[in-house]
This record gives sequence, C-alpha cells and structure tokens, in this order.
Amino acid sequence: MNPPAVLLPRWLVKSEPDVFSWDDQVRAGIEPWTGVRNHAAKNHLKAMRRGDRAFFYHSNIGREIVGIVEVVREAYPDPTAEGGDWVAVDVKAVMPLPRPVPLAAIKAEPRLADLALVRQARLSVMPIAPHHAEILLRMGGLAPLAAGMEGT
DNA sequence: GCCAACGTTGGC
DNA sequence: GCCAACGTTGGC
Repeated sequence: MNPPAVLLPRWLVKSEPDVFSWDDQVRAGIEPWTGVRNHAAKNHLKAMRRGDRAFFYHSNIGREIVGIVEVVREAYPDPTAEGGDWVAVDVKAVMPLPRPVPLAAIKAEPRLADLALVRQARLSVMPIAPHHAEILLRMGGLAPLAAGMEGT
C-alpha cells in the first residue's frame, strides 16, 4: 500500500494543544489563525496564498507535527488585535499525519538541521523549503504529490 | 520548574 | 541610537 500523496506544505504553524489542538481544528472546520504578535511570523502569514498547505505542529505539549492544513483565506486584519497591523489567515484541516513527527525525530535527522523549527524555537509561523517538506512528509507517512498532478 | 533565546521597552 | 531590564516562548 503506497502512502497517500499530498501537496508539499510550504509552511509550518505552531499551536499549543491545550489552547487549540489539531482535534479542535478538525472540529472547527475553518478556523481563523489569530494571535500572532511577532513581526517575522506576521510577514510569513502575509506571504501565505490561498491553497498553500502548512504543517500543524503541537508546541509545548506533544512537540510533534500532527497534521496538514490548507490556507482558505489570505491575510486580513486580526480581529483579536487592538491596534497594530497584525493579521490572521483562515485555515482548514486537510488530513492528519499517519505517523506524527516528533521534534526529537526532526532534531535527530541531519538533513533537517537548518530547519527554522530547530534553529528558531520561538518562531510560531515559518516557511518550509520544498526539500525539507518532502523529508517531513515521508517521516509522517505521506508522499509528496508533484506540482501539476492535482486530481490525477 | 528552570533557563536559553530573543523580542520589546524605556532610560540615557 | 545604545543597551540593560524585562517579559514571553517553548524545549528540556
């Protein structure tokens, strides 16, 4: 049985599962990704495009990548922000990873040594290079779907 | 519970 | 504009 094929995620977003977990995301359907108050993370949110995929990571509790979400609405003013130019995007669950990928396994993989998740522990929204995304997908029990192969 | 990383604030 | 103090995040 081949692993399911999915589009390569371009991003990774973090959530503390006791605040908002993958199960919450699945239950919610479409969820506004709010509360980002870091300028680097904000700029990544602004660069997200409709249809982009993102890894969903449980920080603090679990410390593992648990699923993949899709951006369904591009950056708009964060309704939870008072002032400032903070933004939110809307995301929806695509699928869980057949095998969640723990931070420990990511750190043990030399090819992922320069991943932002490892190098910049506090960044909550980050880009993922295609070759890193492919490694993470395979570790999670999925296979990358080549661009242009959608629906085939 | 501790502490390193790092962003922000505010005095100068 | 510099930098010390402080607060927050998040891994351990």
